[in-house]
Amino acid sequence: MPKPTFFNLPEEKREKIINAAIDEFAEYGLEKASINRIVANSGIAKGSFYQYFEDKHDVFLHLLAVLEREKMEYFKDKHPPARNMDTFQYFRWMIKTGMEFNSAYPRLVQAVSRVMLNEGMYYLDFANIRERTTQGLRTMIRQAIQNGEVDPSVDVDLAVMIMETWSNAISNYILQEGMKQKDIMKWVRSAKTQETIDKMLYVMEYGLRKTESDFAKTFQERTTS
Amino acid sequence: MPKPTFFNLPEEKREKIINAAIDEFAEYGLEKASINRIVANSGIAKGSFYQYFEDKHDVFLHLLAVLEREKMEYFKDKHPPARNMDTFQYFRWMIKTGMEFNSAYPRLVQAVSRVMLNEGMYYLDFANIRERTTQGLRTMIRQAIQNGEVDPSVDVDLAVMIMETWSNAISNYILQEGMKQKDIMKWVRSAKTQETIDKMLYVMEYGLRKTESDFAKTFQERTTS
Amino acid sequence: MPKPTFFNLPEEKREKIINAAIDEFAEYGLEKASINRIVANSGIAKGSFYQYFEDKHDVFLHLLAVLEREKMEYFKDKHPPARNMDTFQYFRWMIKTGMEFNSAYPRLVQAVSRVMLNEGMYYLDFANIRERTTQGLRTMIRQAIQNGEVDPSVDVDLAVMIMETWSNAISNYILQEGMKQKDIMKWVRSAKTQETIDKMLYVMEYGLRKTESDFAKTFQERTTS
Amino acid sequence: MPKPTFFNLPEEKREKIINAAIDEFAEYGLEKASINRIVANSGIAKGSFYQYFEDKHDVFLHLLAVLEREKMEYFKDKHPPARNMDTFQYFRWMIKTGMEFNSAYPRLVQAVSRVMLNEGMYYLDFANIRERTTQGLRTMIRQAIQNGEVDPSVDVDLAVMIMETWSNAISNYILQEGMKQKDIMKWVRSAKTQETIDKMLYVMEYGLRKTESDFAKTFQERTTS
DNA sequence: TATGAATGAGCTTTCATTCAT
DNA sequence: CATGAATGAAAGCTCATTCAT
Repeated sequence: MPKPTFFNLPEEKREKIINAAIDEFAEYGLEKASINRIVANSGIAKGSFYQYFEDKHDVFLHLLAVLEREKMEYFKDKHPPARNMDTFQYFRWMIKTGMEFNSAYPRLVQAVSRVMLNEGMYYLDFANIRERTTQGLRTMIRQAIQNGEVDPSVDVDLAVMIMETWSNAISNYILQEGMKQKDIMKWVRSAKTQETIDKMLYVMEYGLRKTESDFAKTFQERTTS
Repeated sequence: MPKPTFFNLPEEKREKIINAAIDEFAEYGLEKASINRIVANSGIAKGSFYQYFEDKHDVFLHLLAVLEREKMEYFKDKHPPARNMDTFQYFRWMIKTGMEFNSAYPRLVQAVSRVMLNEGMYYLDFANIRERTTQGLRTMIRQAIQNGEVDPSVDVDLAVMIMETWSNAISNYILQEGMKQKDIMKWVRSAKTQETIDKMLYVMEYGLRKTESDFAKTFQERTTS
Repeated sequence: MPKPTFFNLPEEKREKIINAAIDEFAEYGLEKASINRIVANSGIAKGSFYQYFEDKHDVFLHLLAVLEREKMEYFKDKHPPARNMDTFQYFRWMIKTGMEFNSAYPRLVQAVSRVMLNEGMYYLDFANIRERTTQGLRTMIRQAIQNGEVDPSVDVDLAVMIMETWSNAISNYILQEGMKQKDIMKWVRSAKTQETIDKMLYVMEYGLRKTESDFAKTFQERTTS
Repeated sequence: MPKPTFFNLPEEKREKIINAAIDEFAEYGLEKASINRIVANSGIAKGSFYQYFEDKHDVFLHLLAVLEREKMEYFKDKHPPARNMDTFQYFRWMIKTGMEFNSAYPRLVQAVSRVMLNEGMYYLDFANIRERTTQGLRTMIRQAIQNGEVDPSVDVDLAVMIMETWSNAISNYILQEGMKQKDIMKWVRSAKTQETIDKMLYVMEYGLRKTESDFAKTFQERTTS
């Protein structure tokens, strides 16, 4: 976590720093990111950096926090379109709204994703951060099972893993394609893109929804291998 | 590609070097891997390294080649259990056999995966290597559509992306859990693990198999968001 | 150009560094000059060097700039002894004053000459720097032709080449011999040395002054070979 | 001097080696020349190099010897066009024939010149080699004085230095321009090139020929500075 | 608090030379 | 003689971090 000195900074300066950091992480990832370059690009003194942050990880953790805060803000203003949505409908809404958020902060999202989904895997530091998301999904799945929306035989942890993998894959795909567009937000909201997202989600949804009997049947049929 | 000098080395020495390289890449990834450490751990002189390899990438590409060769060998001895398998059955057999292979060479697989699935994303050098796998899957999907196993309305590229994501996710999951086990191979072949793999694959399979009508119906019902 | 950090250094330190650099370039030339040795001899850390300079070329270019500046200063205080000198008289005065300057900064001149006159030939970087001197001489020759001091049939570029070669040769000779003396400046100003310089210059001067008719005559007489 | 082993080599191999060496020295000079590259380009084993030569200097000294031998051969077949040439006519003939020789072995000449005229200056090893040429010129000048062709007051060493500088300058100029031509030899023998050489030489010749009285007069007139 | 100079470990890479086979 | 693997010093350069001002 950044030191208090950082938060006492005038906002303009603070922004310049985090922008430089975002660019650096987006471009080079966490390991290869250079404090030297961040400092140079943000126009602050080398020593100052160490008065604001502990080290490279510290800056990144701050970006993560910023991302979470902004996401929270973003979702606070949005409301699910319908009252009585089932779990998958809700998940789909969340994913889509998440994609809109990504379009609003593409560079920040890119920087954080690049680190969290790749090198971050190998850092224990980030394990508990990731765990938070996992917890949310786990609760969601359990409710879906209780509501009869998901087959009770489904392994909860497995389902969570699937959902995480899936949303990350979608996120990556959308961000990557989106970065090529002139107006990302417009592109994300376009009917075609929304349909692509829907298709991806339906694959997962169908997989998870299927009834126990279906599964059992297929399982027996096929697993002679 | 390593220089001829490398292949003239006594096998023992050669193995010591590639083992050190595997450990290094598995631990630090490609970027952060240190030639200094590799030579230290393999007990060769720093100058010798450059008599064997062009540079860091060169060692890694060799590991990649070794992995491919070993995989080829491994699959050559295995035969699909049944004659008339449909595409998904074949895919499932491939994934499972792949997992067995991973259990046979866990550290090598770990080293290569770590690089290919993470930093490798950002290296154009690896794009064409990855493309090879992609091509295989694309062909597979097209055949599945022709065989009527997959709905013709399914977007081929999307399906390929899904299958890639999926097999990587499974591979990661299995390898990660497997590394905690005493006897990986035994664990992978256990009924429980096999069932887990099956479940994961079925989610995907169901998602992709669903008929056009199903999709259309669901699509209209739900996409009011 | 050195970085600002270099110019913020206390003069003493700065001098120690450029002295070490001068010694290094004088001893080893540009290519073989070792930054390691420079930092060792100037007592600074290796990292510091790169905070002062971009690289080896950068230090050298600084020496070049220092030399030019000092030369400018030196010439500013000197005034040609007579008003109505002809071109050759002026050139001779310049060369002689230049030799005095060389005696004032022998090591710096040695270091720069060694690089510029030797390896420098093969560096395009220095081509434009050299071009400046060339331009000056070209103008000088053209005026001399207009003034009727030099035979109009003389090829301007050829004459420039001759003058450059000549002044470099003289400069080299004087510096080389001068370094053996106890008091260079005194030696350079001695009647004997001045006479030597005069003789060298007269060879060139006579050669260039000769009238067209002389040349034509000799040319016909001799070029039967 | 190369070791006996070198001279026992089949001519083809020997030529391959010296060609690689010529290329290396022409491209990189003596200091920056890399034995590694020479070995690679000549297709011999690293160890063999050290069985043929002492070190880098040794190879170069051999090139020098080859150059001298070839030059000797070349001049042996040529004969001055006239019997009763004066010293300057002879010198001019020598220079011109030398230029023809350079055209016949441009790469070898280039390699050797690059080293001898630049870095070579700072190597004592080459001092005695250079001295040989110097001796020849000294004798030539003394004869010219005896023949009354050069003013007896002329300082012999000075004259030698002038002639050396001059022939090097011409050689450099001709080689440099010649390398741009399609057919060097033809270009060198062309009337225009020969005239250029003549002009350069006449400048020197006039300078050196002038009578003592001329010199004394001019010297008094001008040397008020 | 702000600064930016100082630092040395570490990086990748090339080098000339030796030496066992 | 021929070979080419082995070697470690040295090259240029970057890095995160400290610290005096």
